[in-house]
Amino acid sequence: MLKISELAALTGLSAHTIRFYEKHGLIEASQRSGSGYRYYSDADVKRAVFVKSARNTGFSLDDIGVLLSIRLDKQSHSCQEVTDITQHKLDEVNERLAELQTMRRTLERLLESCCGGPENATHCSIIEALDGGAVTVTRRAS
Amino acid sequence: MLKISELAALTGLSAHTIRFYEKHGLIEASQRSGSGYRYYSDADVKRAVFVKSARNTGFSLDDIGVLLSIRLDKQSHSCQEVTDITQHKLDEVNERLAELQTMRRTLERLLESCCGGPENATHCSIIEALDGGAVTVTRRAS
DNA sequence: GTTGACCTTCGAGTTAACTCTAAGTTTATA
DNA sequence: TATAAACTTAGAGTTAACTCGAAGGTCAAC
Repeated sequence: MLKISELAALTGLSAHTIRFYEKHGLIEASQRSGSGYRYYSDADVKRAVFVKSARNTGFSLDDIGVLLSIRLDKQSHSCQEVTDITQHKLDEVNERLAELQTMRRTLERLLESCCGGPENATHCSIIEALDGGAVTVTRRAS
Repeated sequence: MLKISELAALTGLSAHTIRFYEKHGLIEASQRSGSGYRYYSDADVKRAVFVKSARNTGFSLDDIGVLLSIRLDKQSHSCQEVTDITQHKLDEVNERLAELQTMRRTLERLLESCCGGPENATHCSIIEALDGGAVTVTRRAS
């Protein structure tokens, strides 16, 4: 059984974040000492690792809640439920990637166009480009 | 001179957002009617277009504040100041892109590994992969 | 037996950029 | 003239995921 700081060291989450996740139903300590200290079993640790992996993969805390409920009762859920969530997240990631790639192209072009020197900015081509409204990117809807 | 809804239509910003930007010193109405209605001159419109372009390009409102102060007094600022801001933003965008690309790769691999069918999730390879903690991505510092 | 590290809860604060509401005024239209 | 659309301000609410602080209890070591 691990104490919270040990679980923190193991997962890379902070103790604060572990308690925060607990409040949101993502992680739990199956035991408490008489004085209230949290103690984490092997199963608790695995669950925490799952949460951390899912977080690293980009899933929201809400997504993770759903994934955990599937993980807890695999018999009652299909693979398709899992791939649906995963595909949806991939779609979001791709959408955001497209936006950021457009921004990158724009920023690179701006940098190429400007001398970047110590001259004063009277004819700075970056300022001019932004003035012209030439830039057209759409921000994410979510 | 345009009214706020006309400026909104022209820039694609909402009237709410225009007032919000005004509160933050990014946009201003150089005139007010006796009853307090905002009226935007050509110069005001250009400034609003600048703000919108910069926003589309990914600059934060704080960045835009700095860019506007340069734009307002180009003589006292160098091109380098402008490219510094732009380069910094490009660095941020690239960093976020790298994170998202890692997420994308992970999500794609997860999807490839799972049947996605109506079978129950007892042996779902996505759940298993997340359980294994196999996924390793670092979230952004900012 | 005391010091210091670690633990507890509860609740507030942070960040960024909006977004909305309410209550009231002004203007344009039919 | 009546009504609807558009405008005003001030301030609160939203979102996501933490992050921090205060006030105090617990535990291990020396």
